[in-house]
Amino acid sequence: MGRGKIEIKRIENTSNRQVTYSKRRNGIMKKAKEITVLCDAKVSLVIFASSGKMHEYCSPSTTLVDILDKYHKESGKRLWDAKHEQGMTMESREMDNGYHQRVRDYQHQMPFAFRVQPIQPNLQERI
Amino acid sequence: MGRGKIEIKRIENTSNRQVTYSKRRNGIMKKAKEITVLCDAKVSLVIFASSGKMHEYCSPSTTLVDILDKYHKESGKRLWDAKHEQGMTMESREMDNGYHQRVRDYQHQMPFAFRVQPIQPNLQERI
DNA sequence: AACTATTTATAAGA
DNA sequence: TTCTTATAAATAGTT
Repeated sequence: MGRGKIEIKRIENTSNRQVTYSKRRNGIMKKAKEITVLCDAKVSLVIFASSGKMHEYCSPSTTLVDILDKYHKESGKRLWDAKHEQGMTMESREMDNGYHQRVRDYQHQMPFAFRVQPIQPNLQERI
Repeated sequence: MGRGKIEIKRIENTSNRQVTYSKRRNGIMKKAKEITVLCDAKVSLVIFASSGKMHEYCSPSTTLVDILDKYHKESGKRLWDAKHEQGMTMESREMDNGYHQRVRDYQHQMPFAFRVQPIQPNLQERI
């Protein structure tokens, strides 16, 4: 959309890339707002520039947390667990003495809300 | 963009709203993919139709979990805590015997990755 | 699900 | 970098 057609591939020139990023970020944010209003949709949009700078849009009728909660229910993907696994560093893995494995064993029997805690807080005493 | 200009307000006709939703959802997804490639950006886009049906896009170079991790670092918003609070049901509150309060007391001293577990697994023995 | 007149987004230039 | 404008792309209404 512009003076010339472009190929969809990485813009190598840093300055051009930043300008395009800024323009298109505005565009996509506008689209997110529009679909929210027109179609009564709930949107969560998080964008990171290659510089690391973040921009966010979330429909005013909801929150990111609510979106993620719905996301979990729809997709079945366990974000919190995944977060925990991915977030574990070497140090924390070394500290893990089986506690989490036990928790995981119980997880599929438990409602989502319980995933981050053992259903019996003193469970580890039996390890 | 079409045969006529429209106002950005809720489309009352359900059928029209669904058609517009579908078209615009495709459009915004395409834009998300394009900015990812052109600008080397990382995007997470989650949309729920008013019907409750979800659609998602996440840049191939990342994951939703990673985006949320970055989100936390950038915004300072503690999604996991918020989620946890929101997700707690009456039953789980009744079962909560102070374990979580102790965990929370340690959280601000701990890196994000540790938030969902006590840094000392046997901490509760001292409660 | 296609079509197309029109609006909108935006690439390149000033 | 902000503004302009020619052109590509998205899409509203139609078929």
